[in-house]
Amino acid sequence: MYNHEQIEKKWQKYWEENETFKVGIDKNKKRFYMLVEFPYPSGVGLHVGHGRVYTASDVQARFKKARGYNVLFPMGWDAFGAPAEQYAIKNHIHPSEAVKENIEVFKGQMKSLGLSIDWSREFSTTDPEYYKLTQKQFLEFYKAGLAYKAEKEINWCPNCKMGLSNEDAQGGVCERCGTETTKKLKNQWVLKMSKYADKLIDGLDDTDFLDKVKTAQINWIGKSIGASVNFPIQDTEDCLEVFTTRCDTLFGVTFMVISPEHPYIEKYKDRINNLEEIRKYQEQAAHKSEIERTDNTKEKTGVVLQGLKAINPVNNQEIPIWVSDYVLSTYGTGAIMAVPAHDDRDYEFAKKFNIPMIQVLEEETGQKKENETKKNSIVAVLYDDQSNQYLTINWHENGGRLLIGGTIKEKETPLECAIREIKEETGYTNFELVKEGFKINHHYYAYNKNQYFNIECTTFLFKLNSMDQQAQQLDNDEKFDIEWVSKDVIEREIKDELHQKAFQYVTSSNAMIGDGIHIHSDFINGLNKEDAIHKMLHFLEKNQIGKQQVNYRLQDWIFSRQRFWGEPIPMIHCDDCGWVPVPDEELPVVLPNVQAYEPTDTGESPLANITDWVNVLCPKCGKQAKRETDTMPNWAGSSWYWLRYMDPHNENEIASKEALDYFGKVDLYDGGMEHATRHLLYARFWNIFLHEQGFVPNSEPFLRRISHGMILGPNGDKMSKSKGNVVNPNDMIKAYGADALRTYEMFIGDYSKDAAWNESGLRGCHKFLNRVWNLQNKLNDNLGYTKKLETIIHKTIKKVTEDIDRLDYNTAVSALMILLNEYEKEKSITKEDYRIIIQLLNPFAPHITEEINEICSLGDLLCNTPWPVYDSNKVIEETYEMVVQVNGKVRGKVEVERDTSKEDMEKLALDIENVKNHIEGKEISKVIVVPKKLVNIVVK
RNA sequence: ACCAGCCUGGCGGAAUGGUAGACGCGAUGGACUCAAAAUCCAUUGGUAGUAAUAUCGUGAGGGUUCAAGUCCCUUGGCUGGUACCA
Repeated sequence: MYNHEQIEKKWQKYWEENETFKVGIDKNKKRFYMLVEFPYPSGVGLHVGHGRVYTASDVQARFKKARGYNVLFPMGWDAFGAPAEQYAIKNHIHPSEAVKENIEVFKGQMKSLGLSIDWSREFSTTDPEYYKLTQKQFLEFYKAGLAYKAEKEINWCPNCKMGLSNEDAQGGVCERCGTETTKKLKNQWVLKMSKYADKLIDGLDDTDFLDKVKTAQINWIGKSIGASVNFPIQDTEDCLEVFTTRCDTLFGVTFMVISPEHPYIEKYKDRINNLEEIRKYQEQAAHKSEIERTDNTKEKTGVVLQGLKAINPVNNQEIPIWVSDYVLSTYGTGAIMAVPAHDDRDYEFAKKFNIPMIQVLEEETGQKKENETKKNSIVAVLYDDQSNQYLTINWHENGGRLLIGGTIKEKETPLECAIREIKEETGYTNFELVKEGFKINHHYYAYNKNQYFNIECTTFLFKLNSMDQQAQQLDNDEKFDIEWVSKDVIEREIKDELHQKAFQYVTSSNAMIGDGIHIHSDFINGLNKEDAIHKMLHFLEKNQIGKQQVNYRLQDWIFSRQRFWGEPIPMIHCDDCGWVPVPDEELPVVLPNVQAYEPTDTGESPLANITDWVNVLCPKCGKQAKRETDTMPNWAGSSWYWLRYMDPHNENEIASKEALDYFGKVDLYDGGMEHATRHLLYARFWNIFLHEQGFVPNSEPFLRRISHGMILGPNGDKMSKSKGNVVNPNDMIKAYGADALRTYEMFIGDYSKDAAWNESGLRGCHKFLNRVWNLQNKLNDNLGYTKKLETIIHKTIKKVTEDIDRLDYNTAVSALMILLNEYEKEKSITKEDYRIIIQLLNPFAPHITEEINEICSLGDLLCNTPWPVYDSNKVIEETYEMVVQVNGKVRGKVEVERDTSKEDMEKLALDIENVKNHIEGKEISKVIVVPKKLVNIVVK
């Protein structure tokens, strides 16, 4: 058994003393930038989940180094944030003290994992030298007109006197103290990120992010192309402006909805007759989070605005205005036109409040033909709630199973027709109407009349009250059975498109959101959705009612936080000059060293209480002025840190031009899926801006983005302190060594997926390394590879190389285990054999492999040795196992030469005893031969 | 509710449309030992059979194909993210 403690210390010391992983600009070498999201150094320390991520990055870094790249693999600390501030409030120490301690713990843990990090590039976002540059970059945003002050709502806890994130205010309750939160308007700094929405979408083309990451970003930005339409408010000069992606449904608008925060409520409060009711509703909405308001499982709420009406500009219809919290003030104009027939949310709202619907789009079924005869018809569904069955008509071979259908006669309403048809065809007499579904536009051909028809079909659902039945009144040619069947049978057996669709409409409670042709829509009647949108847009613009508009979900970035432990925003407010940037030479604006960090009653940052810090002279006019006391969000420091690693000790700029040009962009960026939208978008936005200002050479900062899975506790739950299932890497390293821990964390499963911790698995990897160690006893003096092992060695080199490239770490380790198994079957192995396995294993288990290499004098230090290459001629086996199938089932296997011909393969296959048994007495209809693989004999 | 992803033995997980379960853990039996640990050897998806072999089997139901864990449709469950986005 090897002594891991001693070996690991030895090699970690060696790497540190020899600066093995220190990297500089070397223009003769290709560079590779491996970045992993830097951690927030909490008091808890690393857990094995971090270990997985850092190990994987380290494997990649060591591998790329061996392949000849100049590898930049840095680490730093994202150390601003609330936990350190809370700690400071409690203990009356400066947060930087807590941060310093935590960093030491984290760094110690990382070092004991044996990571090949260039520690000379380490920094923390809380270093004044670093945040000086963060402040400088903020001022660049300000100078470019991209930073502005605006009134924005925050979640506010009246007890903690603190602004809260949505996350901390979940369920309208402060996470810290349980007090009900309110909303508070604050004047805040905002970055104009929305201006970059299109650039953030287009820039994705220059990246190699995982598809799901790209999708997440595109959905977050939420670009939609539509129209803004103005609905005049009756007896006022004002219009209610709405954004819609479906201006083709304007003729189906039956009401308007505005958000509870809409300014018109204030503006027209004197004309609103039920203001008290509205106020009450606003109050309720204020306590709900956007997530609650946007939860579609909850019932819709709302109040109609009495005293104000809107006018539909396309037909001058007067329509009511409702107030409801399903409309958000933060998206679009905070007001919508509601088309209940063609929008699910409006549909649900209209149903709850009994607001009428107008269907303006009919789905088309069947094939459209020339010379169609027009007809009106019905399809009716009769439901029996006693048996939970529906009535069908079974025509057997003359048309299969259908619902009740028929043509509307002259002077008959569709409803009258439906009732008549049910009575005539089925004889049932006692039933009542439940609902009328959407109309369908159907095309079909009637064989008996040799004619094409186009029908407008109205759909109905009736409920049976009793089984009373008269004799049916049928024509002579009507031969069918009436049958009660379940929903299941209907969905399976009714093949007719019209009847299928009709059944769907009357039994589901959704709006009709698909495409079709327009009805009841004046000048767009008969057009499909796309054409109707075009024509409507044209109409809106011509009549100055509205215009085409692009809308984004992406909002501007609120950049203010009312906290102490963040980068001070370097602005000074002067009563005469307004907002004035802190002059360059006075940066950084450093956080003062004080005794108390409690927040203020007014919701301002604790900095506001430190008067000798706040009061300054205006840089412009020299009069008394005040510093901005808000600080930057946590996301600020992480929005450019990868640039700093390129030249971390540069005092004046982000990094030197030389370093920026050489290291360029991050090649591989590893982080969690939870950062796929916010952090990654902020970082890209920041970088695109810096590029436009000429500070950095690339517009996109990251080439490839991958996401890793979590390590779950042994019980499959997320690891957390409160669940008591956190596994500390220190304990594992002590018991089994860093190499075993690293190997296990790579072997545990697919790197992109979550995996549950299992210490037995770790023991297995420890055993594996020990067996590799014990190969020392098998060395012989022969040269070269052992002949018998040659193929498997080359195959393993290929497999491990490709797997690391693909991030398939688990199968790479497994390939090495297989190689070891083969070695162990041999009586003895050569030094070359031994050297190759430890070389391939080195990125995973760097300490023990280096030690074996030294003890057995196998060659140069592994950390300085190029990655092995395989000989593609030696990867292929001489023979292979040919599989023989009969009708796709394996019936035999036979070992054959590599280059056996198709004919011979077939012959050999037919010669197998078991295969003969399975084809005996049957006719061979086909033989499929896949060279170097299998033969499949198809028999009848 | 929406978006994304996932679902394979007792467990973690392998499988360019071509032998399902590589590799590891665990379990069972055996060797070594006074004994245990460690180590080594053998077996290990279910069912039937001494065996050869047969049969079932990748959440469920359909489909495409000579051949489906893999592709298509429908559906259930789990996880993550979120925004009723008009």
